[in-house]
Amino acid sequence: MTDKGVEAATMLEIAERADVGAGTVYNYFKSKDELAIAVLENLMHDLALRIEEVTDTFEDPAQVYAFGIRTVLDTATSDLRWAQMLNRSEVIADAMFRMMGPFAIRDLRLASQAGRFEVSNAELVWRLTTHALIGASLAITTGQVPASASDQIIVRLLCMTGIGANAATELAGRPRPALKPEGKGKQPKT
Amino acid sequence: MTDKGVEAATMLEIAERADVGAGTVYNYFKSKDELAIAVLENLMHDLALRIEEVTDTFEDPAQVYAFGIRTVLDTATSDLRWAQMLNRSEVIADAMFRMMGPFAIRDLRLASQAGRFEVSNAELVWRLTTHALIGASLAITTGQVPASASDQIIVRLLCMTGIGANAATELAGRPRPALKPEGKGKQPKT
DNA sequence: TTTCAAACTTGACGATGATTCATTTTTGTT
DNA sequence: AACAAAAATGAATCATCGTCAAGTTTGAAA
Repeated sequence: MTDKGVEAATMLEIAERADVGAGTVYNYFKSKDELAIAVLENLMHDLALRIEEVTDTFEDPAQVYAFGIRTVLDTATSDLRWAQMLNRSEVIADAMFRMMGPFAIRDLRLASQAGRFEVSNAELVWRLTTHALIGASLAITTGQVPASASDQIIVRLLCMTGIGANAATELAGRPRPALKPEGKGKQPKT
Repeated sequence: MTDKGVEAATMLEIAERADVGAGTVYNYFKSKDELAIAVLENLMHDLALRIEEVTDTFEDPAQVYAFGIRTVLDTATSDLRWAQMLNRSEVIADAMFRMMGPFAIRDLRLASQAGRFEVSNAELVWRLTTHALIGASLAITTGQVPASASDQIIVRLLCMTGIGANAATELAGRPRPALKPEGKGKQPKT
């Protein structure tokens, strides 16, 4: 699925690659859709942990949030595995809401308490942000929006936290450390 | 499609309802997907015109924009025809971007020039807003978010225009006139 | 080591539904 | 009235998801 897209990957192909019979997949996933969701949850969860690893040392909770959404955008637009899953926005947005929500919502709340953001309903802001984020990623990978607009995208998403355009621009402009390479995470069982 | 959802409506059913043969539909639309897009474009276009009709008399361009996105949200969550099309978010967001974009982007620019908004890239803000709007509508129709959160949703979407949370709350709170009933619009030819 | 039930695997098959296309029908022009 | 172009038709094709009856493996108890 991450190779050729959810639609293009047939269940038979998937089974063959896994070296199992066509029906075996259905012992683990009720449907093709459920499998796609599991794949997405893995991608999301892994990335959330890798972000957490870096932002651990940040002082400003607003910056933690900003780094998080920026990294999601960058990953979704540069990692081919993500790009292949970007159709079916509603499914991927839902997976992002659930898997990265605990972190993002926590950061939104912390930043609000610190007076950096002005968010009364963090869950709602996060939900809107996931959809906008996926939409933006899709627009970039399909060439409708240049990748160079990433900064502006992040600024606008930060605006949703209630800080003004200026504060958002400053926050988005701060230097960002690099993520550590992938590979430490364990596969969750199914 | 607006009755039972895009997936649930088979091409045969559609053809039967239109009183034509199964193949005839393909003389007008290359594929089921293209038909769905045409349906969406109609819904979008009609609503855009109905909104325009009301906002014609508004003084404040910011209020025009606010009324527009509010009406889209309300329509998407209460009109069953819209609700049925809400899956396939990326397609509906794209249709909204294209069909309502000319109006929305114009209003964003006007409001910016008037010093009400702070938007440098209106097209981008509109694109993010369409995705968030569709996502929010979906969340409401699936019960993940209560319809009573509509106000907050609009406030947050207005925040993306760079005005702060307070100004957004004020703008979203203004009384809204009712749309005129449907039915005046002509069907665009295909 | 043997036995055996539970758990797992298998791949042929059924069902569904989008799309195609050779043929027929309609339309409108000379 | 003749005829070519355009439109309609629906049976047939094709692809793929998901099911299921039958076979295989596993591991614990005897």
